[in-house]
Amino acid sequence: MALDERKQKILYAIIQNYQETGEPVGSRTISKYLDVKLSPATIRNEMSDLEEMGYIVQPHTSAGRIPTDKGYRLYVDSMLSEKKLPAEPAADPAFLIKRVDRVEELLMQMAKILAANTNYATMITGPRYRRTKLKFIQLSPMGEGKLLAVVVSEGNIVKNNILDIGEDLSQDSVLALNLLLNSNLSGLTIDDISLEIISKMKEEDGEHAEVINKVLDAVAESIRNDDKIPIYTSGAPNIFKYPELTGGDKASELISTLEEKEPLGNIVRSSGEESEGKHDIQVYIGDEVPVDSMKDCSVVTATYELGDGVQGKIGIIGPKRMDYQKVVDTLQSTMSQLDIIFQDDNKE
Amino acid sequence: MALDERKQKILYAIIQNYQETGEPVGSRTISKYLDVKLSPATIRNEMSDLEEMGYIVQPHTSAGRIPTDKGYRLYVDSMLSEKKLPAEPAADPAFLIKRVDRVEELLMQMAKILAANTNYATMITGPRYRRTKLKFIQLSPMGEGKLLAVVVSEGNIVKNNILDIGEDLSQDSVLALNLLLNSNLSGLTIDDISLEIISKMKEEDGEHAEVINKVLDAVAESIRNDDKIPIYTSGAPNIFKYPELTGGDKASELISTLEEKEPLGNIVRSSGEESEGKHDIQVYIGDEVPVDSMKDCSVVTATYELGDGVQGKIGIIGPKRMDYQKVVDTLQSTMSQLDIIFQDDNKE
DNA sequence: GTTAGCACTCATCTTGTTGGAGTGCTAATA
DNA sequence: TATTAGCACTCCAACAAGATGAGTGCTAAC
Repeated sequence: MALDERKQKILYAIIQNYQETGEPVGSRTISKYLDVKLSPATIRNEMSDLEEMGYIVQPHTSAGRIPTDKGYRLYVDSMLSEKKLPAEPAADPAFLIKRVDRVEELLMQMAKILAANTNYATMITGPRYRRTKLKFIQLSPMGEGKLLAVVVSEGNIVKNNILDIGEDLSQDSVLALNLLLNSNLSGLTIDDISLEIISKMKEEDGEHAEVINKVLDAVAESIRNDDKIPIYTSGAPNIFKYPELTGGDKASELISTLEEKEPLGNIVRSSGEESEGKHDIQVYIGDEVPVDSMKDCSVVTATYELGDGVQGKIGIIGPKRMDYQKVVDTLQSTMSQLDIIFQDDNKE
Repeated sequence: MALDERKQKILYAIIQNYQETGEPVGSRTISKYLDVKLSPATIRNEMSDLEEMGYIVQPHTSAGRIPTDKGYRLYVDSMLSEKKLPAEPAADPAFLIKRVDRVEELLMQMAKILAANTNYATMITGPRYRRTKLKFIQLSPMGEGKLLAVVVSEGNIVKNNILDIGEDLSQDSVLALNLLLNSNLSGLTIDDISLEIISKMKEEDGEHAEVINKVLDAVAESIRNDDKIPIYTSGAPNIFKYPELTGGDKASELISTLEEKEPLGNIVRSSGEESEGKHDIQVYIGDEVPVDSMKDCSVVTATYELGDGVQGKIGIIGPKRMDYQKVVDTLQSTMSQLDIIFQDDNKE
């Protein structure tokens, strides 16, 4: 059976209606809703066909119809293929983001704003740095046998490590070590730091081999932490606005997942590798969501980029009947904003 | 009317029973529960008295009784006054905390463990540093007109600030500035840094007055941020285990409060100033909780200390029928653990 | 002072009834 | 041939009317 234009129109009408009300929608409703004049009976026939094709179902006999995952998929795909111009980063009044120093704070704020604007839950990963180069290391004595190692890597990511070295080094030794480390290591990635370089350094300053080891550990930890990317969430309580997500223990499960955050890593990973389009918007519907407790949800993700291949994901989590159009638009405009902010940041 | 020992025993029996079941408890139940043999009828008379005195109420005629805030208050007070020996920091197997560098991560982990152990929600504030002294400042050139300022204050709190100074300073200038700043500022609190010292520094190095200003701003921001103490929460989904907290919109409100975190500041503030006892355990019951959306909850707080007056709060948030005994014990033992960890940290 | 007995209350559960929304089918219509 | 009106049918949701039972307060006996 073919999906002619009329059937498609009816399907979309059902989806949009269900989006608004959350109730199964019947033939009379659609009849009034459509621009073309068709009687409920005709609609019924078409709906019967749509059901047979698997785009809609009845929760029970004599109820209206609701869209299936397949129905949503069709709708979303056709929506995404109408590639609208990328929604110029309008002067959204809600978007007055104060300049914050730390990228992470900016991202968390972003998640909050998105949650407030969309009425769905949001997640956002910290930036993921791969093949990051070391910019420089700065050691400072702290007294009490402690040494502060500040590791700065490409993209101006700063990490602090307090090292316990058991002895207090002289000011001069620290200076010498600083010099030694920086002249040997700066510009290298984690993979570049070979055993050869390490032994060379230890040769040059045999006295502090132990300290060098500890510093290297700190460096490694600072650069190679791309497997535990932090995930932040916001707007979790928004799910209470959608009864289909809160029945039974669902609310509890969902909130737990959002609090634990680890399971959300699946979403990041599943879409992780193939980022091609500008912001690489991806939509997961129902069973497609790679998180067990979210099979009643849909998730829309987008990728942001800080430049130099450093990137992360933003995700919007809502019921399957979420307003995909609005979510995609909002996400796209947000991404543009982010791009501008990060550009400015790099330019300065 | 006097509250004789028998009445008290009955009250406590009601509280404990209600704790376990969450259902109003009747006279027959108590009759079986008590060690002394009393008939339900006798219990009923006593319960009638207890109700008149305001320690218990009936949700409706012909239901059992449940404790009032006043009832809980009596119970908790008597419990706390039986000052048990402070529960030696038992080798709790769940307490294998990995050494983490950053205090905040440790605290968040602690919140998580506490939530898992108690089955209530937990909150924890980051440490609050007052009259903190500056330990040292470390400036490093980052290129592109940027300067990295690492500010280390008492308690080994490290803050990074990236300053935009618009020009690249020479290595020597940076060294000179470092020396100038540290010799003039280290050991001082925010209040100690007078205009006199500032102008003296600018005099000594007139060339970089602008940079000095920016560094001082960064220092000020790093030290004087005691008004926006971060608050972390964990175990929010635990509230779903207590039906009395999840009826109607209550779950949504509570979860929102726990996510927003700001309202929780009230709890910190209300108990903030008078920390006297060892860990200063405080119990807020129902209406006593200074957060609007938590009038159906009880909150138990304790104070931890990192030494030198640097301290923060841990709070357990549960239903009014929470197991106060267990919570207080757990909290006390946790605090002892924390003390040990921080002591070790300082000793090393 | 304590207890047994009893009438009474009231939330909860069960069962039956009804109303209405929505469907599928058939026959009439354009 | 596609559309529509009409009608019987289904089934959920809401309501009402008992039935159940846990628990109480009161009174009278111990």
